[in-house]
Amino acid sequence: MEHPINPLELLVRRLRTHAPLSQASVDAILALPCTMRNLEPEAYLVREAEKISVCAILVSGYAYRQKLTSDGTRQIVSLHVPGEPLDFQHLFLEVADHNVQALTTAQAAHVPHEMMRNLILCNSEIARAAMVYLSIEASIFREWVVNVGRREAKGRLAHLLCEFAIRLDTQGLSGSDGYYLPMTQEQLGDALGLTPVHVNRTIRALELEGLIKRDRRNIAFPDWKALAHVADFNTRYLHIEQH
Amino acid sequence: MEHPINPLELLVRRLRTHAPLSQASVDAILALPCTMRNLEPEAYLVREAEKISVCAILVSGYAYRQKLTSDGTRQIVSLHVPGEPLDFQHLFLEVADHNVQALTTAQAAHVPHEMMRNLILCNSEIARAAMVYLSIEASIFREWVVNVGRREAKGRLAHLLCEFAIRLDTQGLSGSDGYYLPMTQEQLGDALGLTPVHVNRTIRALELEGLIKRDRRNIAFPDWKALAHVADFNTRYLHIEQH
DNA sequence: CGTTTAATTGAAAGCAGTCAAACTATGTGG
DNA sequence: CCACATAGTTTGACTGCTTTCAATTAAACG
Repeated sequence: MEHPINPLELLVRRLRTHAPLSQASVDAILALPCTMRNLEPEAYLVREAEKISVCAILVSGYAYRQKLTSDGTRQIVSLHVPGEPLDFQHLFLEVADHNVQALTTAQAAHVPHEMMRNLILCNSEIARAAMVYLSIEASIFREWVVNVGRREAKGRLAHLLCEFAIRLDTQGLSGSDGYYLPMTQEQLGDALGLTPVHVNRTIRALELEGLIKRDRRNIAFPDWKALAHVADFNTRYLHIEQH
Repeated sequence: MEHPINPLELLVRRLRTHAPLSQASVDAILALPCTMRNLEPEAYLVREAEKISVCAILVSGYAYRQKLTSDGTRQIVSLHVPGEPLDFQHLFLEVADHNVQALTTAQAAHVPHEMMRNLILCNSEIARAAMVYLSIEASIFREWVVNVGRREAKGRLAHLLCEFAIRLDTQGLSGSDGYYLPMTQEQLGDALGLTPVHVNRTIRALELEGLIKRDRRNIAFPDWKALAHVADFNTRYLHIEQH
């Protein structure tokens, strides 16, 4: 039973961190037909303005949501770690309002849109879990509005680093002393509403102050408390203790 | 049957713009117990970190969601017009992650949290409508991240003005040539991630360029197309034609 | 190794913030 | 109806965070 596991196990585990699921509900989820897809970095899972036909769950690797402005700038609006459903946001909408891309090489499990939707609508326990998940994602979007709107560069970057740490931890993916952040400084800039140049300066400022340690893209946190303070970071918006 | 109408009629009307509701579902919604509450400007409907017990629907007046940072700055993360449910965001969460306040004098219909939640979970048609609404709100949050993260002051303000116009229109509240924007420049700043001083300069810049006309807080749009262009405004994210 | 991509650094420019003051609108009490 | 108080808007001068532009250094890749 160890290997290979049904990729939908990951989704079950994720949903169960937020809401109770009976064995019957779990079985119903695991019974969904699903196909695996391998993704190169930057591969699109969803394109704005297109209709949706599948519901992807991130199995390995990282992904992000993104929107482009008319003058060609990009804003990353969320990051995703393995186990997270990527398409709940579009499950009940006709047309995609943003893009979803792989950040690294990644694997996604694809479930037919319609089947996922029907399962949610027919099973109130799963419906509840889906709504909790949708609500938490919305909460994270709100926090990002605050982050980009009201924190200066250093706090903004620190906040993203803190959030990513906790998100990884929630999925049981946290290393003992930090993590590999799979983003270029340009991508960080797009997530923070900053230019890559200023991201660079801000990272080194955090490093100089001893708030983070770096080796390539590996980040460690010698003084988490101080970093969280600079970030004005409070986990409440992640609703971790929901269930 | 004209007056007074059940305040929940407003909610029904709102949900029906996004998803179909049978007469049975409508009746179930209208049968919910609800009490009216009058709100002064700035009155809190929800406070961060508190548990939720009621689900409010905005009947008249305006409201907004807001978060405070540790250094006392405020970020408004969304605006709400009459007819919109204010607490779907917290319906499936234990503890509030943000504050909700009245922007003007307002009236809200309060439905017990539990009853609203149960109705949604027991009626898949209503569940669907709620999920569509949640999804659209999430989409708006994403667009706000883009707005604050990637547009400069003029476009940012223009975008807010455009969104508000369409939101009012969706609720059938649009005047023939503009609307009364019930916000101080300080509140606008909090919604845009700008200082009130810069909001002032930006408003007058838009006015000087003939993109808006002003009389007190009444705003008119002599050249909507040009304004929408400056705002990089596209209605897709509002998912208006959903149903 | 050479090539490409990403990270780093410096100097200059610009958008937005800060501070402070004046002005306008609105409302209240005498 | 006017004096005064309050809240909100407007303006100016100055500062500063972030961007822009350009160039250099370092890392990743075949």
